[in-house]
Amino acid sequence: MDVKTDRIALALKTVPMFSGLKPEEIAMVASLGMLAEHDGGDYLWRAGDESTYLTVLLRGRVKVVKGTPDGGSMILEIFGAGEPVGALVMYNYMPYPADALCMEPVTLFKIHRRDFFDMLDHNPEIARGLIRELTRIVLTLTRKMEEMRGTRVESRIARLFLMFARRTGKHDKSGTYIPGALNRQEVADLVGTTVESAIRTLSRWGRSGLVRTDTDGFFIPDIEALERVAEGEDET
Amino acid sequence: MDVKTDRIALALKTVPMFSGLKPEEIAMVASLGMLAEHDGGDYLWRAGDESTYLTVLLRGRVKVVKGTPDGGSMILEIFGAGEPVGALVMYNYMPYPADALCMEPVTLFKIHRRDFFDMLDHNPEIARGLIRELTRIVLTLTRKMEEMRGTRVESRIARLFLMFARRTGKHDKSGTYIPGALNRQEVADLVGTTVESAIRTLSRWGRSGLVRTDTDGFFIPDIEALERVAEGEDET
DNA sequence: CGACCTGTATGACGCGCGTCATACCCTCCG
DNA sequence: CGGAGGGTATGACGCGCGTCATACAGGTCG
Repeated sequence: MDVKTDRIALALKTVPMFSGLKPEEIAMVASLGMLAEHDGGDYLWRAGDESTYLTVLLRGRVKVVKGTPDGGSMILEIFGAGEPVGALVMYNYMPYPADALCMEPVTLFKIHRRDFFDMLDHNPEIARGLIRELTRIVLTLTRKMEEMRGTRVESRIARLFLMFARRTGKHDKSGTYIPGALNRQEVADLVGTTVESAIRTLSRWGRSGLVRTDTDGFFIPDIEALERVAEGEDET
Repeated sequence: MDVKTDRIALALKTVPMFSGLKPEEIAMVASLGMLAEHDGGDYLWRAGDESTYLTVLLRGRVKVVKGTPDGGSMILEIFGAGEPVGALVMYNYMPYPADALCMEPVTLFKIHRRDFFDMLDHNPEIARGLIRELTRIVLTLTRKMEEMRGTRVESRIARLFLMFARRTGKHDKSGTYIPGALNRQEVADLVGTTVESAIRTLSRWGRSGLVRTDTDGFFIPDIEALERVAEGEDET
């Protein structure tokens, strides 16, 4: 097995979807696909494009963005390392309904869907990995639906940050650090509000110390205080 | 094969998840599980219960309800004939996070998860059916997330009815009929608002003729007018 | 260096909607 | 038959938030 496939195989080991595979199975997957690098600001695909590859992120973040009828946009999801992007659309032979935009430099693994379906047919463990991944997605979306339901902007933003804290947060005695910059428009698009409302909320939180915006992430000194805001209790 | 299993097999043919199976595979599934009948108002399970069965609805509607911190409730989903209920929770060996409540008399098929997983391991076509079902759920939830995002109550209610029209609506020249009664509290819980707001909206729509509430369903004379309301345009 | 663009931030204003109160109708049960 | 409970409906009120306008800072490009 050559060096390139070695590198891909090493990276794929950390991807939950493939984590149940034996080393020789991983090597087989690695030999069928390829790595790709993209810059921040690049589009992986635009809405309407044909979904011919399964794409798994190895490094960096990608946001899936859809336009709204009033000319604004919403962010449907932000994907990180280890996660497939646009997988559902590919399984169903649909064109992509939204754009996929790199938020920073990105490395990804991609395999043609024909090859992927072949593997799926011949390897029940990959089917299991797929089912695990799909159930994880459904549970995440269900929780998000609950959190989005009819609540105030600041509760929704608090829940967004709590979700990031769970997923990628680094915790120590001084608080929780969430790596990864987001501008105010991205926060607004994630929770479905205006940039002005997002700015007012985050500015107020910055002044009170509830959530501090840094250059490449956010810091939460007291995550329980944020939890109270998420539940609709006043910030004190 | 006895008469009971015949009846189950006949019913299972219409379930999308099993639709790709051969008759003898369907018979095998039917022989492993059982039918059950419940009255309206019955709980299939309560939050916290162990999820030991895969449950597929053959007749009637079930709503999955979760309490909110302020003592209210939200309806996460309403399931109908042909749909599995609580399947995701079962796959992940989790206790149910929400209650399942029969909205009317219900007939269902249930199979122990041990038997289900055995079948899954030995039958790739069932794995494919499961993957199709999961992708359908994810796409539905994604669309719902988009629709719920930061909009006015009447737009959200309009989208709810459009979704029902797509799923179960009967269309003819006079308009669209949506079978299945929902009270105002259920409409409010589905879209995340208060019962007063739901009442005001549906009363106004009743007076203007946009959506008429009947004894056991709803009637929409002009579905395009409702689509305009869903997009946030004024009702005219 | 100036113009332009993007992003952060604030102010003022109007309105949709939640909250609380109240009324009425229908069904069920003792 | 009367009381209780659930559901539909309306009124009044306050406020969170979207909209529009404006200001400022920093980076990029000609």
